[in-house]
Amino acid sequence: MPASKKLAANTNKPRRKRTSGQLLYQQVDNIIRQRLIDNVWKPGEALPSEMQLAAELDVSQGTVRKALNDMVSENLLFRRQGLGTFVSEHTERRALFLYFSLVGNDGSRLLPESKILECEETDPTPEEIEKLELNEGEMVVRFCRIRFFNEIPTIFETITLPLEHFPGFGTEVEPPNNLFRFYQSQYGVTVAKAAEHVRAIAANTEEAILLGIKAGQPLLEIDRVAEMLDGRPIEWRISHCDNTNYRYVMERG
Amino acid sequence: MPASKKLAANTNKPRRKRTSGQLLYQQVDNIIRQRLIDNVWKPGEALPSEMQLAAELDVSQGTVRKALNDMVSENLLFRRQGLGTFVSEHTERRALFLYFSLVGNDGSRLLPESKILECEETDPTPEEIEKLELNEGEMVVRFCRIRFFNEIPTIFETITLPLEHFPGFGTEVEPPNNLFRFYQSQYGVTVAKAAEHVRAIAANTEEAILLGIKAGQPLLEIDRVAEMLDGRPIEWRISHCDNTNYRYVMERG
DNA sequence: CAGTGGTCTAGACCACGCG
DNA sequence: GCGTGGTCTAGACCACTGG
Repeated sequence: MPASKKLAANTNKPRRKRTSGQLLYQQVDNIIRQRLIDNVWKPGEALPSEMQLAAELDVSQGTVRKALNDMVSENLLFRRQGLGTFVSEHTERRALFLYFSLVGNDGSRLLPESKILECEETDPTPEEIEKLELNEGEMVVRFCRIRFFNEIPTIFETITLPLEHFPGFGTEVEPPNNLFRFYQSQYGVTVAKAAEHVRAIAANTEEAILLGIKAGQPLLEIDRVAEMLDGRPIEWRISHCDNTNYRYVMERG
Repeated sequence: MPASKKLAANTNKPRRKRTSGQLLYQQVDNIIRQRLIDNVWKPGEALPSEMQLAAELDVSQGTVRKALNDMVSENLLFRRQGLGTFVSEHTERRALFLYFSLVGNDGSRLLPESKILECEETDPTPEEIEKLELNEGEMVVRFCRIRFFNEIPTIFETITLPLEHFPGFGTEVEPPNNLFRFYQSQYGVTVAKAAEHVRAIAANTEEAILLGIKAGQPLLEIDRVAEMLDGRPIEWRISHCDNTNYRYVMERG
């Protein structure tokens, strides 16, 4: 047989085909995404190589590559040339650059220390039901804490979690400063996305005392709902920040 | 010659090669980016097809594709299957979703109307020199305006532009509501990126009068420097927003 | 050194938009 | 029907990492 015009048909391997409008790399993406949700590979661990995945899923390396690269740009995975592809972890760096927007007026980035004030398991308020998309009868864990930059109280925040995903939270173990890493390592819950709503408000008397400022002083309110890998809400947090020495930053475009 | 083991060497076309660590698709990216800066293709116009660019630049279609896709994800270009690749414009949509963060408490997105109060050509303050990276002796255009949602004054903002890029600004033509589109169509200046710094402040008496609120009421301050395609700052804007009915939104992750 | 991801090419086919 | 971008494959080579 002369080597000419090899059409795509009639190869020995019957490759996986597109089904009903689903693109191949999207199918691969979905399969790998589901494995992340199922904790098939734990955060920090390496995935199989592109070639192995391609062989297993009956597609070419290029298709696997596209799916993986898409997930890299979503910060779900990261790659190191010569080493492999890894599942992202909620490290200190990640918390600081991806999920914490306050930066010192001099440009310094620092995660504040935390002190938990109260913590209770309770029935949700209507607002909590809406924000966390809770079902009838589901309970929540609600706690508040103060956060300090260099020993100076700067943020007062209230956090609500669906009890279903966090059994024993706050009673058996003391939650640490970096909560997202704690959710991931202790409860297998990975935060993948968050939507923030920011407003300027006036400090009430309680906040004024806690933060050592005057009542009525402007505070930055950050209202944030965080989502899991599957898109369901997993944490609702309202932070009130004394932004005398800190500001909220973001890049657009 | 039997068709076997065709090595990459010895093709008829002597393709462009990588030079000193610059990847091929980065070279292509830089060339196209420079043409955007030089207005070789105007906003809204179509670029040549991938095949044409590939032929002209002596690379494969795949390499052009990667460069173009990178620029699409930076919002510099957009593509429409079956039609072509186009230069992004500062349309109303773009202004609203890419460069305007205030959203109604009910979720409604709307660009506020504007009314310019003052406008002058003047020497820059030290802060303006720093923010706009001005050279010795460069002058600026500084103006302030009020912005209205449904006739209700909500934002008071001060905007500074380097006069060099905006000759006759505000004296010969009345600047419209959508400034970025105006910069692009009238001055050939495309805003490609912006960095925002957000704080909560208290309204001063002047702002209180202008916005019809009480002095001392918390306002959201958005301090933003916008950059051109080549990365140089082109606009500095400080907006003070009454966020009683509006909030600043962003997605992370 | 072998194995990984990263780049680059070449070519086939698909889906879309328009005449 | 034709030209566009979009998907998918196959394979060569490069650059980095670790043993």
